[in-house]
Amino acid sequence: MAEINHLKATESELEILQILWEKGNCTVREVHEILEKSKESGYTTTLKLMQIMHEKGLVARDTSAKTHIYHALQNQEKTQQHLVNKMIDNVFNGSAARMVMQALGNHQTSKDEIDAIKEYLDQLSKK
Amino acid sequence: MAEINHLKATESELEILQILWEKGNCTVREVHEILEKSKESGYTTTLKLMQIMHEKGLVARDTSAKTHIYHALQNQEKTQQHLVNKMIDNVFNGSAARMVMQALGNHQTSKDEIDAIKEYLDQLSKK
DNA sequence: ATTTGATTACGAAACAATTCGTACATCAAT
DNA sequence: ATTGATGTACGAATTGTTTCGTAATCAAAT
Repeated sequence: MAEINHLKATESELEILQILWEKGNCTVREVHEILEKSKESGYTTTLKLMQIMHEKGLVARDTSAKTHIYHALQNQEKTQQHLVNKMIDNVFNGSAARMVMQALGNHQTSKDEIDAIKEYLDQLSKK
Repeated sequence: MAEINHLKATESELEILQILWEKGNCTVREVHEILEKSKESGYTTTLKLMQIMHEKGLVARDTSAKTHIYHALQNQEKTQQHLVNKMIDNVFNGSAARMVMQALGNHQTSKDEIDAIKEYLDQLSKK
């Protein structure tokens, strides 16, 4: 499970956060329909998860209409940063470089992506 | 939790795998003493975890002496690969480049490391 | 007004992970 | 051989996560 600030998101909750980050505002049904593409599960399961996320303070919701509208309260980039740092520490003994190489090695990476990273590295080393 | 081949390691189990990868062979006590540095827990807890890992086939052990000696059965690099790929998919919408930049941006990275990565990228693009 | 369909709320079951108490085994020192 | 220190085995309690059935609510269509 992923810690976000002092909050913790489980794997399932992260999946939902993904969707909320991308879409901005969503009903439970919208989230559920996206989730269903990749995994089987009941509507009330998604609903319950989102309710729990609300209790935990991971999401906010507008309940003024019958159908509630949810959005993420956690910043996507900070969360990503947190998770990546944790992985670097936990799984790569603190070496970002090792992780990067591992990531680029197997994960099919296009030439464009590689070029983008190179450029990014150039900018980094200038500082 | 992390899938390794068809096996799954929980967070706690991963912590132990880390130690076994680094040390090679360990007694429960050795593992426990290292774990204790970063978190509070009882000896029998560590023991139980390692016994479960044995049942799952994550570790092997030599029981010929009174004090059993454990070692990891899963390959460290494959496990790292698997976890990184999962994170790219789950948290960075499949973009390795985005994750790499995020990782290098905040995580203090030395000039040497950056150079090493550049060189690595050059080799990659040649293929 | 009644029915139908979509929604939220709630609780509990099912499952998984973590933690530790206690019993028993082994060995070395007395 | 008794004691003490150190070890494993095992079971069970606790905690956390996921799943879903069922009831209640609401709004639109009949």
